[in-house]
Amino acid sequence: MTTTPQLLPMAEPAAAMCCAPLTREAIAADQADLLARKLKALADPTRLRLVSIVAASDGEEACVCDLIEPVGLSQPTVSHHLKILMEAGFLTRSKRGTWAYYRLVPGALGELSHLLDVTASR
Amino acid sequence: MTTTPQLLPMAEPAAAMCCAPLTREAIAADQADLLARKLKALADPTRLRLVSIVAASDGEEACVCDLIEPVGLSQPTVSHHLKILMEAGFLTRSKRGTWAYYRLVPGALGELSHLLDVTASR
DNA sequence: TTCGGATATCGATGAACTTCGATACAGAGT
DNA sequence: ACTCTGTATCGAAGTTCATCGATATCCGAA
Repeated sequence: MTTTPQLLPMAEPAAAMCCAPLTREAIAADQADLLARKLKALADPTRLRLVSIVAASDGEEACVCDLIEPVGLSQPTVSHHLKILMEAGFLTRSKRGTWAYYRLVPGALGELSHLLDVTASR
Repeated sequence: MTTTPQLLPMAEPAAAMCCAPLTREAIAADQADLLARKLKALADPTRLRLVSIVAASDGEEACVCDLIEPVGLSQPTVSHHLKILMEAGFLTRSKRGTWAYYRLVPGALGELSHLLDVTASR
């Protein structure tokens, strides 16, 4: 169980939520489910700050040790939030030595942004 | 108490979250709080569908009676979700007769979309 | 004024979430 | 092999949340 290839519980990121922004027509229930899961992963002050700090970090990556102090929470809690952000498809992890470096998934935030955009639909 | 001018518990919509997208620099704790509250209001399948249905409705407005059957939940639950969306600044309500019509707040989704946009910051 | 229909609020219940301390695990150095 | 350090997982505690039935409120019609 140490090198599990990361089965993301959220299906493929770009499949079911590819194109239709929120406001053109009523979205289906399963699309709403998928989008809500992504939004829920982001709808937490701590996780927003983690994403923000990672994105603004030098090299656009940060290890857990760099994130604990800025958010002011315990290390297990920070790891927990990072896991949620990974499972939602916003972050990736790469271990180098004992350190775990997190970085943004390139298109993830932009895709979400596009789905919420009203102007794209009228 | 029938015509309360709607004191939104979230402060002014465009004040503290006006400009800086998530990924240019680390956001402050209070900005993260504000953004998380908005995202949390949207991070529910039912509420996403409500917003979507309202936006896609004829005249871009819908009354509660039109929303109950599509989402398949009880009337109190639908009213509860609509209230949350109103308090978060995504919907407005106007009563005409016994009916309550909800419609989108023009810039609300777009502002959120802009904040999440990565491309705007690099 | 009384009735009926549309909507909002209340109180309760069960599930999900955030957080922590304790602990397990993995890699690097001695 | 042993230890130290960085990180992940586990179990528990407290809080928040979604949902419902029952009820209150509001408004138009008779």
